[in-house]
Amino acid sequence: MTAMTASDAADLPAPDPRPVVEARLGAAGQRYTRSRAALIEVLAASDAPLTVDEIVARDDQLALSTAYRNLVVFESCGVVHRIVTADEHARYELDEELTERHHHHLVCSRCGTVRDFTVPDTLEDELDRALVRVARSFGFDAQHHRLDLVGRCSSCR
Amino acid sequence: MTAMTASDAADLPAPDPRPVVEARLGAAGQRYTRSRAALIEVLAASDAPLTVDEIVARDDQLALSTAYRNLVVFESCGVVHRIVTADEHARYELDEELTERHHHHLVCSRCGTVRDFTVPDTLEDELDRALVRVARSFGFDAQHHRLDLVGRCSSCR
DNA sequence: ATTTATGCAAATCGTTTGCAAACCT
DNA sequence: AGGTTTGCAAACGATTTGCATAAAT
Repeated sequence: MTAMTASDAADLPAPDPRPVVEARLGAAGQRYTRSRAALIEVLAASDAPLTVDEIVARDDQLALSTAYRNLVVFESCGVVHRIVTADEHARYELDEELTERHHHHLVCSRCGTVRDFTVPDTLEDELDRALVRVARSFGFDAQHHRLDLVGRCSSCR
Repeated sequence: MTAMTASDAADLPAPDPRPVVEARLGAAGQRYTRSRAALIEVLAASDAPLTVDEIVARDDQLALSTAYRNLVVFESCGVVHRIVTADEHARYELDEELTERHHHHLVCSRCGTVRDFTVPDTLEDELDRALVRVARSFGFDAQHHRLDLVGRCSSCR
């Protein structure tokens, strides 16, 4: 068994996020505007979670405040997720249902960049079962899990 | 096999963190002052990572800026670890070598509180092996892993 | 005695927000 | 038209830092 990289998974046909995003926005009484489409496009094109700065740098039509505001909207619709790693900048990525790949994060403790990775399904299943038990024993209503590997990325070692 | 709670583990004799802290500070050319001892004491007495506000609330001799500054010192000596979960406040906990229990975090997505939990050693071992492989395949120099279970705590469900 | 740590208050910086103009339906 | 979203600039809040004093060696 070998670890599959996120880029391996990316070779599969990537689903078009648009319809789902539109539906979720609509359900929350929100419109699918040009800025929002642009934001989703930037996130969909990335194979790693991005900071707000990185997002606006990739599309200079996007105002900083608009990006922040729409990321909040997206988060409350479950379209994107905000992740906080080691450095001060929050990062954003599309919901896994939109990308169709459950993954985890390789976090560089020096430069703060994040890369996606996956583990074998068998391990993922075992993990899930163990976490269900843990949640039950704490009276905790589990929503999802996070598995991060923290260390030095290949550029920072 | 059952999940062991952090409080079960706490029933074992808790090691005195003092000598190790002193050694690590010394190695970094830092003194073991009264404020620093107080800070360690607060962290050692807690069974969950604390925010800076929580820390100074538990010992009103501690100035906010001193707490922040010493947490930075401690982090660079590997005495404490800073964790960022869902809310804006960073949380701090003693290094696992000082507490002698490898654990993970139950993170409440509503109130932000964190509780410790452990998983069975067999699962932990399997996880480690998988992560070593992942790291190798990415040319990543792994330092440690994080496993969080995110959801609603029993007070917030 | 010298060097390092502390505490207050001011500065910093990522993020949030008020408000008038632009946009969507 | 009528409510929503946008963009600028100002506000916010957690964290950091300058500097004079206190503590540690």
